[in-house]
Amino acid sequence: MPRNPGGNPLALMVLCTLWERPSHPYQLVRTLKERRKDKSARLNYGSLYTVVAALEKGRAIEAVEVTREGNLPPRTVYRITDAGIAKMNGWLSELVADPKPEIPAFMTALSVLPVLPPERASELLALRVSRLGEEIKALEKESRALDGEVPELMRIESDYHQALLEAEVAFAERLVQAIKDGSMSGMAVWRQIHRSLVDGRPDFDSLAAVFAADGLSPRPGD
Amino acid sequence: MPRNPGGNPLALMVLCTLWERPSHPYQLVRTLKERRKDKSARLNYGSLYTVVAALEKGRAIEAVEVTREGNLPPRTVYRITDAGIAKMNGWLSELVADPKPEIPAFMTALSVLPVLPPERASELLALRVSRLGEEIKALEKESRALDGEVPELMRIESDYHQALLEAEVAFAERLVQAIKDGSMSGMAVWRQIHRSLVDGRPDFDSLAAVFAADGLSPRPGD
DNA sequence: ACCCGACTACTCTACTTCAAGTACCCGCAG
DNA sequence: CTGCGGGTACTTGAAGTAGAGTAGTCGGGT
Repeated sequence: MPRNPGGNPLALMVLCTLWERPSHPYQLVRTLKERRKDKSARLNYGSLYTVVAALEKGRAIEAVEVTREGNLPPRTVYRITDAGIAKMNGWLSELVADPKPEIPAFMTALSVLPVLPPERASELLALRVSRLGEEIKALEKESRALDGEVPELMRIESDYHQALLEAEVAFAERLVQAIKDGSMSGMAVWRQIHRSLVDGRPDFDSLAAVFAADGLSPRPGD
Repeated sequence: MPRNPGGNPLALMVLCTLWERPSHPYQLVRTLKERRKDKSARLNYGSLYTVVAALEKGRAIEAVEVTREGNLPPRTVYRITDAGIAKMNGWLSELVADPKPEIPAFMTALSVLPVLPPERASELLALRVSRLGEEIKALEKESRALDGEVPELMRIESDYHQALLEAEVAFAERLVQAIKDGSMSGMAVWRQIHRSLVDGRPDFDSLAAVFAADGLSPRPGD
């Protein structure tokens, strides 16, 4: 169950969509896709039906009616309950007010970046910069296309996305620069590690020597 | 199995840590915690052992020996294989070069922000700004403490984290401003929706009227 | 008249994650 | 010398996630 909060954000989108009007699950998918909200949460059938079932069990939503057309599977229409509205408000408020740390995969990658040789790292980062640039251009284009059609209010999240992408580009560019001009501290160690690889693996003795030379113990305890 | 790539980033950290030297799983935890890398990937025992088992099954790592002290559970020491090194390089390269979209919960929250009344939204966003400020201050403090002790190379990911937080603050501040001074398009609709709530729910007729007034269909098809 | 591909509306299952639990060891305060 | 707080090292199970699979409808071409 998406135990409020910390559960699947899709559940929040479902609550908010049902807040506007009762729907059956598949209709939720269509509504969200029409509004381009399918990129604002991980949306897939498996999760959707799980989430809807969980919300029903938690009395945040309830079945209104079951209709059926021809021999198609029956469609269960749900509506939000008062408890559901309360949950929606509380959950959303917390998500907005409380920035809890999430860990993007790129951050993990950066934390182990020294396993790549410096030249390769800066090369790959430059590639990333150009790809991010494409994404930003695409977002800007879409934004211009929707301008006047859809009020900004309805695409705050895409502004946010753009802001994040721009910050990413700026960071990656700075990092590439710092690697290339050697202004980052630790560059000597980094280069040395990759100069003394045997078999694609770091040589422990060189590693230790290299760290010692910098007055750094690689593994303080042990 | 962390089917490369798209698997659990923890598996990448494991590979990289074993690249330096063979270890048993618990030792990996200690190493990562000593280096403060436990905030750079979701680290917990359940996932760690799953990930190690999967890597072994995929021949990226292999058991070197099983030691035992007293009656404690046996410790299985693993080392990385050549295939593992290849996988590590490929996976890391892809993570660095290819920015694939991840969806932070806050983005989902923004996508449904209009369900909160504007004043409440800006209030909560202001709270977020101050909390983010605290986080940034904490990061800066830690950064200063480590300065000179640990080279920048070893804390790139925390620089990245800081850059992201700063971008978040900037965005949230802009958004608060745009809500307060009404410069965002759609503000009239937003206010109107919350003025005409019955029972905490939007009134469909008012909703439709409000959208029509702006020349917007709330649900294009249907 | 019937086949094809696209859409509708779920369902199933294999996989992943994580908090909590287990079971042992050791040092040391009372 | 006893118990207990903290560390070691893993295991389990309950829940969540995702993507393929299923089974029907509908309209358009030949």
